[in-house]
Amino acid sequence: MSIRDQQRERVTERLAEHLLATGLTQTSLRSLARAAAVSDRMLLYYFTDKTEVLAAATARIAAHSVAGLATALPDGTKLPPRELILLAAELTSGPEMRRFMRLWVEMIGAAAKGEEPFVTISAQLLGGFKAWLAPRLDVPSGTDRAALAGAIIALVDGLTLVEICSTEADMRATHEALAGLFGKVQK
Amino acid sequence: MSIRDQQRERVTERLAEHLLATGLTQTSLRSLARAAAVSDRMLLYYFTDKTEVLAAATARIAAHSVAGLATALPDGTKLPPRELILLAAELTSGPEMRRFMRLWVEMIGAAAKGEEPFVTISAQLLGGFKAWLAPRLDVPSGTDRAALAGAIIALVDGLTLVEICSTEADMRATHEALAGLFGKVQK
DNA sequence: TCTATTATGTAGCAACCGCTACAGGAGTTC
DNA sequence: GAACTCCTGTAGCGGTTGCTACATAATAGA
Repeated sequence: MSIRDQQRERVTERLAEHLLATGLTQTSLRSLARAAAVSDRMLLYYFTDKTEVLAAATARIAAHSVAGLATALPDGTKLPPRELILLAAELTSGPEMRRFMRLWVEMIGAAAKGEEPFVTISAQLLGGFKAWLAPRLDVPSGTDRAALAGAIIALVDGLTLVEICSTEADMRATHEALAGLFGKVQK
Repeated sequence: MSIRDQQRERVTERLAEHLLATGLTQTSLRSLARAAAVSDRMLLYYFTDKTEVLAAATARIAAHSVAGLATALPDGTKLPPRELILLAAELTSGPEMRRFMRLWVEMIGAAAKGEEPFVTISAQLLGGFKAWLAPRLDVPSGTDRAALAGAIIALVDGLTLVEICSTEADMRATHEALAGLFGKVQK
């Protein structure tokens, strides 16, 4: 592996951590270079342009997070939608996934403006999560699992959106309300 | 009313329409000035700085949209949460509110980065919608209406997020899945 | 009519942006 | 040792950003 490829790898890893920690606030080439402990000149030697830099870093983050999900709920397990919703809500509001969810919301915000690579990455992420969620849904055969997964992801992502505009106490109450909405067993 | 105040009003109205139409893509002072059909120099004569320009325009949008909501579901009407969810989902995915929802998501994305005025405006918007939604919830007394309203808004906003990353066909299916999740009468 | 305030255009500053030309060092191959 | 490729620092270009200094025009009040 050439030095260039090694550096690409190092930089990608560092930037992934940087973005998770700080979000999309400091995404100028010079800031990214500083975060990766290289010069901006070299950043554009390792990657072709800024878009590719961000694409590499966010792809890395995506890979890490779906890997994390796999351990949280292993293959083969199935849960009814209501339980899965509550589990996902709890999971994504935890300290480690929270950073990711927030970043994802920022990425979708950028995607809404048509900014690459976020349009592509956001769509891929949604697809990945849908693919992870769908087979874990315990629903009657014939149900559109992908669509249901989409709805659940909407809810969970929406919680992150609301969290950004809320106090911590409000969010606790919101989670409880959610539990009230979905937790009750049908009588 | 001074000329300055008149122009402030005109510019605010035009920029509100501009932002609804194009999102937060073109928010440089020069672009905004062009959209408002004034010079950038005058934009900073009517307003103190860029933040105040955007604050005025987004506040105007917020005022319009809560007014629109009031007509959609007048005061005094009450619906059970499940029906309200489906109604809200339908309402916000309609052609006229969709522009607003998308813009709101972009604003929350900016708020996530700590950008003013979006932090403030997003929080105010969420508060406004909660205040609109809470009294329309037909729930047992003692329920935390505000929290439940927050959860519902999370779902509805989440749908907009997912929509940004999805095809139109996928979104139709997602809405149907949502109806399946909430529409069934408990047996 | 003189003066003071308000309104508007011209021009440009300093900072930042993504990106690149150029030169030189380091190592490898013949 | 010469030629060559890979790597890296310096320096800067052309563009955009938010914002401002300055001069002038218009209007109002005395």
